[in-house]
Amino acid sequence: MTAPALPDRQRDADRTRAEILEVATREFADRGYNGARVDDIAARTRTTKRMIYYYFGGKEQLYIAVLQRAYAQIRQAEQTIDVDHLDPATAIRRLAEITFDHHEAHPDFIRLVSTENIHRAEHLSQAHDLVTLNTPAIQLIQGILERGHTTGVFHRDADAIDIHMMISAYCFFRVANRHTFGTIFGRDLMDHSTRDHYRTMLGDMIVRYLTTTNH
Amino acid sequence: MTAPALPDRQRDADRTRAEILEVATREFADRGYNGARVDDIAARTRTTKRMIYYYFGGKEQLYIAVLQRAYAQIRQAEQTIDVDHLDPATAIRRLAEITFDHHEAHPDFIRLVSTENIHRAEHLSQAHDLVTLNTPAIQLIQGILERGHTTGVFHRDADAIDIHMMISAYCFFRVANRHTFGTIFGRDLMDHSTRDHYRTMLGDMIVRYLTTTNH
DNA sequence: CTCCTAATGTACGAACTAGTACGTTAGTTA
DNA sequence: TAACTAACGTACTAGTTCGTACATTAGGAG
Repeated sequence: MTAPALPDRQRDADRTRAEILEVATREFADRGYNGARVDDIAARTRTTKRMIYYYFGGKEQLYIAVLQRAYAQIRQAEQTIDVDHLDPATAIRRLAEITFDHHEAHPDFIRLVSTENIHRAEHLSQAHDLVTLNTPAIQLIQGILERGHTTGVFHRDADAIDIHMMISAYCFFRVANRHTFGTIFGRDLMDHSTRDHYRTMLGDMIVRYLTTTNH
Repeated sequence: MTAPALPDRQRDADRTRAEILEVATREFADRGYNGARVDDIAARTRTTKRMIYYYFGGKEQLYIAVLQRAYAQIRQAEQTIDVDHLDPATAIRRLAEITFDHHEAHPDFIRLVSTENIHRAEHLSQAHDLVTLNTPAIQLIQGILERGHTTGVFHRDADAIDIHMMISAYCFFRVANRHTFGTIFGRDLMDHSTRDHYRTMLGDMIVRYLTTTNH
């Protein structure tokens, strides 16, 4: 345990490390991996470029650390979700809405994921501890689907990961592709006035998919 | 009209220009705007870097030309779609499937769009003639929705652009986020064996959304 | 056949950028 | 309080990368 609430020292490894990570997250999210500048990250910190290499080793390792932290934060948020007290249909709608809100609140994370996909997840696959874990989100969906199936509200088996993909795709696209979509169709998907509309639409989409069969 | 079928000349402006565009598309799609190297593009061409500057003016203008061409090709493909002979539900499913197939067949385009969104569509908005046009895809959906509404198969009004977004989000995510999704959940969304599954799932999702109300 | 210009190639420069060698100091510990 | 080390700063380098000045030639016009 580190000494609690020490009056701000001039030298503080934890603070410096954390500050670099914070600034680097913004820079990488903003400009992508290749667009990000180590010098710019350093300049926005109270410390110097030397410290980036001292603590992280290099640009790539810093980026991996940024990814790791970003995913860890998402996981942590997912842990707190509780929808067991709701009936299956309401529960899955609620979960979709939470995902919707989460994407909206963390555009930086979305941008990092987009960037990482351009790089074919070559860095993410090096963030070892993250890869093996199965996320809490899937467990949650799995539980809801099982309840819905036994209750008979959900008409047939659906796979938890597939439903997660369906929800994520919708939420991710709205944030990630906001700019090209807005440019082409003249409609800002993130406009405040349409937020509720798109949130409801997502819930309807998922619930109707699960509670209905064709014809 | 240019002279038809001239035996390959040593100097051919059109051929050189086209070849640069072709190679540049791959490079930009592969590595993003900042990751792409002008020298690498030139090296993979039968001509030299000088010609890139001669014909396009610079890296950024070349990238804009690449975007412009990519979007134009998509538009052209959309023009050929004909689903008027199908009943509304089948038509919208068919349209979704065509979109699905199209995304799968053009991962380079998807990657360009991802890259462009990281750059907040700053280049796309400079590709003037593309922005103003309303895409044929929206017109198609609009028509299907109207038919479905009058027939009574589609239970309520839905907006064409919204439905387009819903379909695109699903198709786009499957291709664009393939790598991070695969790394985290250990499931390759582009695996051949699950292709039909995901294609059907999309169709079901859209049709059920349009033909059902809640409860 | 000659001339002219669009098209092409070569070689180079200026600016940027990741990374490092080397020197310094704060804060802890004995 | 002396000494030691983790933490930090400065100044530089090597390599890359976009862009261009300058030289050359193919091929059509007259």
